[in-house]
Order: sequence, then structure tokens, then C-alpha cells
Amino acid sequence: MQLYADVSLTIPINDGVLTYHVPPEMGVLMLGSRVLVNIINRKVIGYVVALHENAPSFKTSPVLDVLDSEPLISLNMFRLAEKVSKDCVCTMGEILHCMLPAGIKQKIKKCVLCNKSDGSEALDWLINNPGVLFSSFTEKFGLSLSQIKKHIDSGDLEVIYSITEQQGPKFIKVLRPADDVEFLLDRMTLKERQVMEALMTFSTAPTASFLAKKANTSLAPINQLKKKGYVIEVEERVLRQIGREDYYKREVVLPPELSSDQVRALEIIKHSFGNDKKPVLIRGVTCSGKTEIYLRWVAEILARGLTAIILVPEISLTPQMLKRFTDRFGEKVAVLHSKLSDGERFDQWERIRRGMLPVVVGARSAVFAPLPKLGTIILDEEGEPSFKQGESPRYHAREVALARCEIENALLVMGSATPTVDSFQNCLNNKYELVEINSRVSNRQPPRVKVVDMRNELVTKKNRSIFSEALCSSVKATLANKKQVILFLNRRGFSSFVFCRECGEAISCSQCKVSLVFHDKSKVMRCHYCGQLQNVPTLCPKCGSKSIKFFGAGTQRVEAEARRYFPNARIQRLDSDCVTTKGSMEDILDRFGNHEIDILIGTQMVAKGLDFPDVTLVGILAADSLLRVPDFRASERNFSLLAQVSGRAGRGDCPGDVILQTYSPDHHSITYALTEDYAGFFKKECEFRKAAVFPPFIELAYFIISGTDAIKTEKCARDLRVNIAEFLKNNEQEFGIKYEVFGPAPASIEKINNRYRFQLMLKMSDLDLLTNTVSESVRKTKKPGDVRLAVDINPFFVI
DNA sequence: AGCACGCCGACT
DNA sequence: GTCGGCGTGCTC
Repeated sequence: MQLYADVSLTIPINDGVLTYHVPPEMGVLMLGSRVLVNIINRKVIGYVVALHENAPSFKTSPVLDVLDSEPLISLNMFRLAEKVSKDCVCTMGEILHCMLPAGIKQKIKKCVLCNKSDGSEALDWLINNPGVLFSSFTEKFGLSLSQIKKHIDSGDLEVIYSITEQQGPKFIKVLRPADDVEFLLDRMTLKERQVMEALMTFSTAPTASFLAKKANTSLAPINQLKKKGYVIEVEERVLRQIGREDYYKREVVLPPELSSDQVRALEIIKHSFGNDKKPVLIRGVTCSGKTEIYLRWVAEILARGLTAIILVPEISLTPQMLKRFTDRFGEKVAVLHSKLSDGERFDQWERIRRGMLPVVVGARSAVFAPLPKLGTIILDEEGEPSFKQGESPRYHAREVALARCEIENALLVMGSATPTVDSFQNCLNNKYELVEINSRVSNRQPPRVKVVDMRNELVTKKNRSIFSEALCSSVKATLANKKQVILFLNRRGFSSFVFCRECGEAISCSQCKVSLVFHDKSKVMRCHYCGQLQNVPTLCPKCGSKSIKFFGAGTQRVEAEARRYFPNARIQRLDSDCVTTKGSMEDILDRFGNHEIDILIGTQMVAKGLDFPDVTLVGILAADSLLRVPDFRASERNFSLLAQVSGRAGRGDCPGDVILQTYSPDHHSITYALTEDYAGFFKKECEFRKAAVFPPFIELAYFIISGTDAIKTEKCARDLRVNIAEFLKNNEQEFGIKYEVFGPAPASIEKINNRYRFQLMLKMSDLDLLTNTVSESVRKTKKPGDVRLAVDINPFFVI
């Protein structure tokens, strides 16, 4: 019986899956195996997603090769990929790709060989440079494709495809005494005997140079022994060492005594683990000691011989945070951070797969870490937007973790001060177990929060500064007390725009429909979407007036203004512009910790996870900047951000103060943030979400249709809407589907990189029906020219 | 007529 | 994604 393999490739037809036959002499082929196949007459790498004996109606071409001697994707991980690809409406290949480390992924290169020269310069050169990249050859000699084709047809040139292992396993040559050979000692020299004696003492095979050192000889007798056949040389895989310095610095600290709330949380976790494995959500105020709960729970899991994944937001993968895990679990911890090289990542992945590292700490993608015997996944800061991948595959680490825990019979533990409305709603629905912690460790006081209405500042106090009077005097008082200040500003919504006072237009990017941001240092404007730079015009490009003004404040202007207001303070800015070099962020934070800095000014980077006991004042310069975007999650993000920033104040023995400047002091995300009243915020936010029908009260698909031709792009978007309606009409009797479609309409950023963007929303009450509808209607919709159709199921950002 | 280039459809 | 087929339009 002929065996067939369905292979997932990166092609936009048939969900990317094509069928090939498996030649009988082929090696072990499993679900998830990587294989080499032909597509037209080009070789590509794909993943086996099905094996069967159903002969297709067309003539198949063969699977050419299996790339891995053993399958790298376990059956559990394969099942997980199936679930995630369905829920995210993406191909299996995309998800399987996420499950493998970057280093393993070979690339196929198109190369060219010369068989026979016609005497031309190009072909002569090629004789001396066989197998160069096709593209570099054509570029070097400026040859057109048709000229090359002639040479290929006549047999002078040959195109070959070579697979390059980007970062493969690392092998070293080691020596072993030969098996089944009688050692004739009298035929060996003294030195050779010395070597043999040394070699016999090794339990793991040594390298030649190491053996020579141990035997106190040169390499010469070893080579002689190799020739005589007494010693054989074999290649052995070694795993690259990484992160050793972390372990050297390890301090084994005695775990602190648990509070009664922490004990209660651990009991609930253990109970759930021992019973129905219902996911647990810990909603604990800042400083409630969630990390200690995680540490204890991971210790418990390890004691049971199981393994654990701890997912944290990318931004909180700080040395400060990681130290807590390495101090407790030492060499059992694998940290998957973005600075690993491909080779290191590859070997770390292998160690994890072999069970050598039973604790994995990492950002979003670590949810796919290949741990055997998984016992738990911990998701810290559940509400963080970075758990949702912004590009395809647009998965949410929480949803993947849920699915993975179900498949592997593990327990998901989530923690946050400000969980998403979606997850809190799941607690109320009894899908998650809720643990609330409202006490702080060592009885710390919550920060005192004061709201300053910036409208009054301007109107009644005639204060045009970016600092309110209240903030100004508090900063001075704090500095006088020898304490430290953090000033927080959200750059996204509150940067320095350049605008014309006469016609009121902000100067925007020519390629993207967004305002350009003025950079004080370089005195140019920059687009934050496409990166384009532009000089500030002297005349308004629209009305020609000279009244070009800067508006708003970036961190740079806050820094300049702070220096003017507080001339004696030591001030440092911390944002993505000034942490480009490796380690400069750690450097700045170290200096802040050592009191070499009095005022730290920054964006999101200072909002999350920093723990400096002498910070007693936090100033939030624009507490409503996140609200000015048309996004249904804006309030939730703002509430969460305010809670996090406020949490930076008063982490030591002195209570903290927070001053919150805003133009909308009555917004619910601000009023409830004042009292850290999550329940109050949740209730109010749910009213809005219910009224406007948004998640968690509906399943939402968000489409972005983009292209350089606005008319074609909009046409595609309208076609999509028609196809959705048609699909649902055809299936109406079956399901009795209720749905709503909104759009197409121009997206809130109408153009990025010269591509026009239209959006479309589809709301349905059932996730499976939604993903079915989406994948069917997207498949049906024609995408003319360069039009691209992206879909995000339950998005985090709607822009 | 002969070639270059760009668009479009197919790929198992 | 990438190849090749085909049509258009330019040049000898």
C-alpha cells in the first residue's frame, strides 16, 4: 500500500497543505517531521501534518528527504499545534515553526554551477567559484533571467538547491579505546602506553588535546595509536554552555516565611492540581508576594518529578527578576531570552527536551518549550498585552497554555494585579478558580494617590508647564528628604507633534497616516511606523504660514523641563532611545539603585517590575494618554498601567505617593485606579463591553485588509464581507447563527508604509463557528495584486 | 521580429 | 514565496 504525506508549506493555497507520496526506502516519518519536497521545480522544507493511504486524484511527487533522524515534535505538541492553528486561523506549518528553535531552521539556497564554459568572463568566473548564490551571480554580471535560461537549456549552467544548516548541533572529535582489539603492549612505545593508560581512566571520552595533557605527552603518540587502530576517533555532540556567570553569582537565600494569604493560595493551587486541574487565577495587589507563591509551587512540582514553565512579559525578563528563580533553582533553570544566539538557543532547547532543565522561564514563545512531563505553566502578569503575538501566528500565550495544560494534564496558574476583563469574567463563570490577595507583604501601606486635573492647572492657575504645581512641590519635598522620584510618560499617545497654529494640521508622514514625532536631540521628525526621517519645515506645507509649533512632550522634553525646574537633582532618562547598547539599561538601573540618580524619567520601561525601596514619589504625567485611541481594550490597558506605575512607589518602609495628572479625571479607568479597586473597575468596564458587544461577551474576529491600491484593497474588503454573509447564509439552518459584521471602514491608521488599510469586524457568540467562518470566507476571497488579508481572533490591539 | 518587463495564476 | 506563461510596448 502506498503511503502519502500531507505537508504544510508556506504557500497561500489549500491552507498551505500539499500531498506527496512517501518512497518505500524513506526513513522514519512522523506527524510533525520536517521534510524536503519539490514545489514546481524548487525545493522547500515543510512539516508533515498527516500520513495516510488515500491516493489523491492527481499525480504526486515524492517526499525527497526527512531532515531529522528523530522527530522533534512530540505527539502532544502536534495536537497542541492542531488546536492553536484552528483557533488562530493560521497554517499548521506556522505553529510547528514556532515550536522549533531558530537555530534548527535550515534555509534553502538557490545556487548555480558551471559545467562547461563558453569562454565568457561570467562563466569562467563561475568555474572558479562553483556553487555561488544564484542571485549574487546574476547581480555581479548583470545577467538577465532569459540569458541565464539559455545557458541552463544548453547545459552549460546548472541550478542546484543547497540546504544550509544555520546553527546546527555542535560536534567535537573525541577518542575511545577501540573495541574488540587485542592491545599488544610490547608493540607500543612508552609514550603510547602512557596515553592508553590515561585513556582507560576516562569515563567520558576526551578530546585529543585533553588526553595529551592528562597523559603528559604530545599529540604524536595519540596519532600513532589511531593509525595502529588501538584508539578510534568519534564525533560526539556537545551542548554549548550558556549563562554560567548567573550560576556563579547564585545566592542560596532561605525562602521567606509565607503570609496566611500565600499559604491559602498554595493550598488552592495544590487542591486544583490534585483534582480537576481547573486553572487558578491569583488576583493580588502589587507587593502581595505572588512570585514567592510561584517559587513554592514550582518547588512542589519538581519534588513530584515534573517540570514547569514560567511565562513572564518580555519587559520583565530583567536580571532582577530572573535572579529570584536562579537563586532558588540554580542549574535547573533555563532562561529563554531574546539575547541568546541561535546556537545557544538550539542547545538550550535540546537540554530542555532531554529533561536536563526542568524549569523554563521565558516570554510568550516559551509556552512552546519542549519540556517532558510538564506539571504546570505559570503565567505572570496575565493582563500584559505582550502575551498576545501581534503578527501571524497571532496566538495568545494564555490560550496556548490553557490548551497545552489540558493536553498534558498540567495546571495553569495565572497571576496579576489587573487581570484582563476576559479572565476575571472566566472566574465568575467558574471556568477559573479565583484567589484574591489584598494584603501586602510585611504590612506595607498602599501608595497615596492624588489626581490633578490639568484643565484647572491651565485655566485657573495659568500654569502652562508639563508639571502641575502639586507635582512640582512634591518632587521638591521628596528630593529634600533624600528620596527618589520616577516620572512616567506614555510616549505612544503623548509625543511632540509638530503642527501649524493657523490651519491646525499636525505634520504627518507621507507614507503612513500618522503624525511625525519631533526628536529634540537630532532636530528632525521621525515616523514611528515606517521610520522615515524628515526635516521640520519652516512653512506649513498646507497653508504656507510660518506658525509651525511643537506640541506635547516626549521624554526628552520632560527631561529638559525637569532640569530647569529641579536644577540640583541628578536626572536620567530611560527609554528605548537610550538603552540601545547592551547592558545600558542594567547600568542605569544600577545607578538608580545606588542613589546616583534622583529622578528617573521614562516610558513603559519604568512602569513594570522595578523594585527600588527609596522611590517614594511617582508622577504620572499624562494618565489618559492611552485612552485617546479607538480601541475597546484602551480602558483596561490604562487601568492596568496606572496600577503598575503606582506600584513603583513606596516599596520600602516609607509609604509612597503617586501624583496622577490628567485631562479626564472622571474616566472610570482613572477613578478606580485611585483606590486600586479592581472589582469596581471590572463592573463598570463590563457595562461598556456588554453595551457595545465586545469580548468577553462575544468572540471577535478583526480583519485588516491592506494594499498599495486603495480601490483594489477596499474592493477586497467588501468581497470578504460578502463571502462572510454568504457562508453564514448557507449554514444558517444548520447552526441558527447569530452574527454581526462591521465595516469595511478605513482602519484607525489609514496608511502604513504606503499601504492603505481597511478594517472589518465579525462578532459571533461561538469561537469554533467564528474560526470556521473566518477561514472559509478568507479562503474564498480573492486578493488582487499586493493586497494582503490578515485576521486576528480576539485581538489585543485594534489599530 | 525580438526582447524586456510586469502582471497573474499555479503550485501536490 | 517563487516560477513561468503571456501580453504589452519598445527598439532594431
